Amino acid sequence: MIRVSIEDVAAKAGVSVPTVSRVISHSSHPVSDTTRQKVLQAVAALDYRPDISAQGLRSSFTNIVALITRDISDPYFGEIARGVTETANKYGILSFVCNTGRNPENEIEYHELLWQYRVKGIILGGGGLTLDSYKKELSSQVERYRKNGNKVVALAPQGLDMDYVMIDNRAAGECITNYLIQKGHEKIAYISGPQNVYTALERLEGYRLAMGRHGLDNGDLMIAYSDNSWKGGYEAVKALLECSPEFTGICCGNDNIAMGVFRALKEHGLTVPGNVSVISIGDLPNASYADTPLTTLRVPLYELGSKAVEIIMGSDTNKYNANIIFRTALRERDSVSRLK
Amino acid sequence: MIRVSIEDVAAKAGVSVPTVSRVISHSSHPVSDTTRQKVLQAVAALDYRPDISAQGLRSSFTNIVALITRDISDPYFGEIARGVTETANKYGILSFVCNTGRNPENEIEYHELLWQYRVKGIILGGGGLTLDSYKKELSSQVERYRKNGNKVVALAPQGLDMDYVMIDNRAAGECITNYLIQKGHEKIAYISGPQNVYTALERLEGYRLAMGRHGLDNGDLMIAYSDNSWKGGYEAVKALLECSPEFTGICCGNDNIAMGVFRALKEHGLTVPGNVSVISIGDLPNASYADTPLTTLRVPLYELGSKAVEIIMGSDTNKYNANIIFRTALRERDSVSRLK
DNA sequence: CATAATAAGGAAAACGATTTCCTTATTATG
DNA sequence: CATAATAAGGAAATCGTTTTCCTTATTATG
Repeated sequence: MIRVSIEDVAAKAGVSVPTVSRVISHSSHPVSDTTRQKVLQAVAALDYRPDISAQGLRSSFTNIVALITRDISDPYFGEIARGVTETANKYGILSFVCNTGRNPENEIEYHELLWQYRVKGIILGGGGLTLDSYKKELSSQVERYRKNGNKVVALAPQGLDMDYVMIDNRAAGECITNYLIQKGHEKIAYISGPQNVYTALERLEGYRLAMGRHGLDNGDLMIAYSDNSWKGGYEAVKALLECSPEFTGICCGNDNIAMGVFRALKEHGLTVPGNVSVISIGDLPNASYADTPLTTLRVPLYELGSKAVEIIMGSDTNKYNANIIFRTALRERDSVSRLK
Repeated sequence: MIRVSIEDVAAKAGVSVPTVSRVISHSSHPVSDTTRQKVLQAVAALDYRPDISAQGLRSSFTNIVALITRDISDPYFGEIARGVTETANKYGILSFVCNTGRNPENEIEYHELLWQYRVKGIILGGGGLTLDSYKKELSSQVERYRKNGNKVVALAPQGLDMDYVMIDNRAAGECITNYLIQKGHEKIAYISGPQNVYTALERLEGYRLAMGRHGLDNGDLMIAYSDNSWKGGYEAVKALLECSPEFTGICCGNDNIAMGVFRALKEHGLTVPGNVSVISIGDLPNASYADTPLTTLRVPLYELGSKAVEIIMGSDTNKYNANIIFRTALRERDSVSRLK
């Protein structure tokens, strides 16, 4: 017998098929303790596991969660994905990781697939759709999920009414900017993520706020955009050095950008933190092993992914009750120095 | 009508349900061209997509491929995962990414889950099982897959008889070592990946071979093991510098190790490539933006993952016909200098 | 031309679970 | 004590496909 089915378990336990189903799926239909024990023993003896396809077909949900991200090979999303997959695994279920590659059309297509696969929950990790297209295209998808009973959780503000798990990105941008200001810096540049990514814009907004509050915003803030990669950070700083090289500090939208910034500064003969202080947001696992150990604001990426799965698995209501803001914490290392 | 089923399509096309099934699942049962067109039009008109659960239940395979890796947040595996997910997506199917976190027990548990989910194909990307435990535990799993008709492809030599897609790791280790030797280095250390990872050992073997062939192996080769991470590379070099600091070149098992090596050397006041030359295997996307642009042997990670999916999707035979060795290519950048 | 082989399609069974509905025994309620 | 409510379990329907089996019309074959 290569596949053991619920029928085999029922036969072995000497009960009917529905009774087995009630035990293993934690149904509300009552089952006596003695019967339950018999079933559980049979399950253990046969090493039975319910067939996901059959379950999905009848109950209209498969025990699968899906994570939508821009790029799985970016450790930033990798950490989130790790939190998602490992937590899903703890629940005994599997997870899809969907890569949009920053292409909004892919995200729409993924939603079609996820619908087709009857996944239980969807985690919107930032597929790359801009706010506007989200509101048009995605909202109908989300509406469909909601009507159908699928659980949708966002890891980034989507401008849509739904459960979310995230950090306060504006506060994060403010925090790292304030830190440089406290250290005596006034000429502070900001290398942001893409202009169509909500998270990036919020962090940038925090920088603007902090600079303004300290009277440092004279309408000539040094801001460059990148694609959240090493390369992007490198190129942004190169460009910045061409036109306005007078900064003493750089705030980076995330750790990847900071790594590229290091490289660009080194090429120009500038040292960190000797000539320029660098700070960023993320605290990826390797931040302390960077060329100069990176001072950065820790974002609990793993925990974000993990919590999102818990929301999907734990809550059986349709109410939007999970709005969780995770705390961040500044990790002071060696990439920032006091000015003068 | 929230979900459109095959019955709706059949009704719209004016044919029977099995006929629709034959068209969409490319059955060998003949269907006339006119009928086929009618069906395809109805499918398009209703935006119909077959239900994966129903398909899986009846046909005993779900259109899902699974990738087993050690750590998805490591860009090395991230690149492979990207190749897998994007290629799967091209085929209109989804993929599971399974993270063992270097814990062999997890890999066994994953195989149970994958069996339960009736996945079509499994890609063994190196879950962290040592060769011995593989031969004992995994071989029975693989045997079960094979009997059942699932397709299994390995990305690393597993010591088992199965399809594989990989690079010649021994040649890779040899290649980078030879390169340093050609550049005049003789005191060359090697920082390897873990001792229970087949790939790592093969690369190390290549180093030993190259050193021996050039009469550089006097039984005192400087070898340290790490866990393939920045941190691991950092700590391995720190340890090496304590006992035998006389090397002028370091070969690294992969790019992550090299990044940690950079950091450790810098802490000791050693420059790259001024005091020490560093070379590695991998060529991750950020290798050219490292502190010193990294000379490294390119491994086509994305292509490895991509090809594995193509094997799963393309071949319907049970024969082990796909044994593909991908080519590598040395990327000369700035981390190696000629000695004297 | 008679007959076998093939093409084209449909009816019904099957996959393995969950769900609905029903029955019987037990407990609560006035 | 009679009756309603609940507990506990089983029979059968169901989910949406694929597969098997069957029928009929058409084409090949000697």
